Amino acid sequence: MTPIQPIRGTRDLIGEDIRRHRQVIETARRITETYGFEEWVTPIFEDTRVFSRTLGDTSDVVTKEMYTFADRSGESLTLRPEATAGICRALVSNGLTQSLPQKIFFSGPMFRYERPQKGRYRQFHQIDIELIGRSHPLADAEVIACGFAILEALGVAGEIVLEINTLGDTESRNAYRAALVSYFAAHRDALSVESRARLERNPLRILDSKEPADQEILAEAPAIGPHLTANAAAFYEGVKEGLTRFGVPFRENPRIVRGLDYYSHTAFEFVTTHLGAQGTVMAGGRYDGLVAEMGGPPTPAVGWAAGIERLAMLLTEAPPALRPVAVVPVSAAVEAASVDILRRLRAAGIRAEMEYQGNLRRRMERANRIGARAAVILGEDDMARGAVQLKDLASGAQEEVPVMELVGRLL
RNA sequence: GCGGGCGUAGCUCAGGUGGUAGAGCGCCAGAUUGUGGUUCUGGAUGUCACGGGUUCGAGUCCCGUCGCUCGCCCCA
Repeated sequence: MTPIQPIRGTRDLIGEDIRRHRQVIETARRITETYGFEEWVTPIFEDTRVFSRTLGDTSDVVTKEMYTFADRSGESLTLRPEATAGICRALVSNGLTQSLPQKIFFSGPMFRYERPQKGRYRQFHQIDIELIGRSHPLADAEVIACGFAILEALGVAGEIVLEINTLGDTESRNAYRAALVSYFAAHRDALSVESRARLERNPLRILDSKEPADQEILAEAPAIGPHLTANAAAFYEGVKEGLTRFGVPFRENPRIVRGLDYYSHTAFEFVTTHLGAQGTVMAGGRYDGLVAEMGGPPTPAVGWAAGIERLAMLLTEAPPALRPVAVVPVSAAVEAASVDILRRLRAAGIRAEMEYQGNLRRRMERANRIGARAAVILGEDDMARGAVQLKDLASGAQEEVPVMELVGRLL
């Protein structure tokens, strides 16, 4: 019979893969806690409108990448393609717009129907933080600083660069968009086909085109700076000052834009050159318009998301598996006593295992195979003395230890 | 959605020009019935991704499908 294959773009996390994955999540959980973020868990699927209403009609995520289906009652549901929309829905659903600010840490699976590639899967996983209810530039700086701290704790910050930009407020962005459209329209014939299409739908996106045909035109394209309102310019300065104060190095990149419509002001990406085309490892920005889109009051917010798979790939070495202690009864007569020892070790928080079958040699082999750091060998004569043989499996040294002292020796 | 590369044992891979499948690692057993790792000996690896075609004969050539991978696209 032909074995059933895993769904395209999904993968099993086993062994080293899950240890890397956990390392990312647990590091993020620990660091975000010190920054005052609290973990939320929201449903993996939502009413389709949670995403269609907020992500914008022009985004590819909504138009062709969502896993959308009707449930048995005919309601349209969607497996979440990103975290922020669901978090904002939860904020409104739980009446928490009355209890601001909220600082949220989040991690879990996301789903997008994309062509799989290195670091890109159809079920992928993100860590995400959101700071909702503060419009001060220090909020942006703190959110970015927290992300940077996680990258540092993972030991990958050295190969990653933070790039930031501002999209301005609505007034700034409209003025800038108009300037871009008139500039690109004047060079329309030289633009790539894709970029000509974007000119109608989403002209800002032309800025991060990788088409060689566009590069020359982009080099001379107007920057947003002159179009920023005084407020927007001051806000951007405030964010940069804040980053300096938090000790986060950054580089300004006027080409950073956002594909989703609800962003304003700060946009940023942590980028590495180590992952080929999928080089953005953590990205986010300010989205002051989103909570209102979800039916709540106008509420400022800033956050980021990061791909766990990509971070896991950047970890230079996988965290090692926890090495157990192997309990080895020499004969069936001491099996019950061995289980007592097993229980005693586990109750003390020591990872301990016992093989159920095979002779002594077989069980010692097994102890070695599971990477045990030590073997606790119990024979009938040992039991009579209230002792065990404790063998260090690295050095091979073995000595007799009274059962009462065993836990202390292994902690 | 578009383009390139690749699918042979559990893993990593070898198999000029077509002639019924191999290595290393790992696995199992023994040397060794109260002591693992090292060593030695023996053993099993398999619809050659799947389906069709060409041929006396296909792992090898052709077509299709599926999957993986790299890039494009897209993206927190």
